[in-house]
Amino acid sequence: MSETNETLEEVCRTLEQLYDDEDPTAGLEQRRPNEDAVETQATVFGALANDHRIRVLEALREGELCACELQVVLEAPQSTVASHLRTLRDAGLVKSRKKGKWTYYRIADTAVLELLDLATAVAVPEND
Amino acid sequence: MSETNETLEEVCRTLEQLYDDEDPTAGLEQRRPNEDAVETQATVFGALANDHRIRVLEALREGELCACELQVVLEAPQSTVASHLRTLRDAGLVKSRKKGKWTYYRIADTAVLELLDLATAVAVPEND
DNA sequence: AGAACAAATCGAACATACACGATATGTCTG
DNA sequence: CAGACATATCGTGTATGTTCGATTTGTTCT
Repeated sequence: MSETNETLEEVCRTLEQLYDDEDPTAGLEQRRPNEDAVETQATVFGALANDHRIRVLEALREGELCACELQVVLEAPQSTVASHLRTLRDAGLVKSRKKGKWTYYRIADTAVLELLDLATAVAVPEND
Repeated sequence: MSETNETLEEVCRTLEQLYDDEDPTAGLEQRRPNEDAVETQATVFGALANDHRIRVLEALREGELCACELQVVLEAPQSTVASHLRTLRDAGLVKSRKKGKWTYYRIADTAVLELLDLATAVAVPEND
């Protein structure tokens, strides 16, 4: 039940021996992704990688809220909330709409909600 | 075409006036998400929020690779690659398999690939 | 056993991210 | 227009993340 893995090991070794003085990247350079895509992904995931910002997005699931309401949801100072909202907006995760004194925020794309749902589905191992 | 938004504004104002000495959280506490879910999401997104780690995952799309191959893909020192792989494994994004001298890494769950795809779909606004 | 290699861990320098008070900008209301 | 309020921005102390040389651990081969 383990013989199927032998071939892979051989491939790994073979590659190293074949390209001794040549470019050692072998066939691996084809595994390198598009630069712009990586940048977008890193921006998006970076914006999602924060407790407060996740809470904001979850709160916006059921519809838009103004900044002052999000302040209540987060139980955090105004300036803290404002800076998180800016991060989310810069990453394209939320859109804002100004209405008089208030600024209303809403989820920019359903993809954002799908991202949130998928992340909860991942099984994070507990490290003792 | 803009009158539907008036009601929301009124609600916001009404809530503040109603609960003057009471708990000001109004109906907003229902918008607060589950604590454990947020922690999982933050862990997952935190692990995804890095160029090198995204490249690793993209490289693993087509099948498992050993650490030394990933080192070639990333064009980074061994210790750097190793620490990123540890981060990915701790977050549950990849699984590892030891075979003799080598450690092979693979995507832990198809949800990880879906996360990567969804992130590229988000339209990040360019800030001038 | 000892040389050669893969990989994990450690540690310290360096870089980013975050929190949040203070302050500035913009808007409604009397 | 003054005063109250909603937000955005700025500045700075602090926390967290990243890099990577050096070292350690583990495995294979001779």
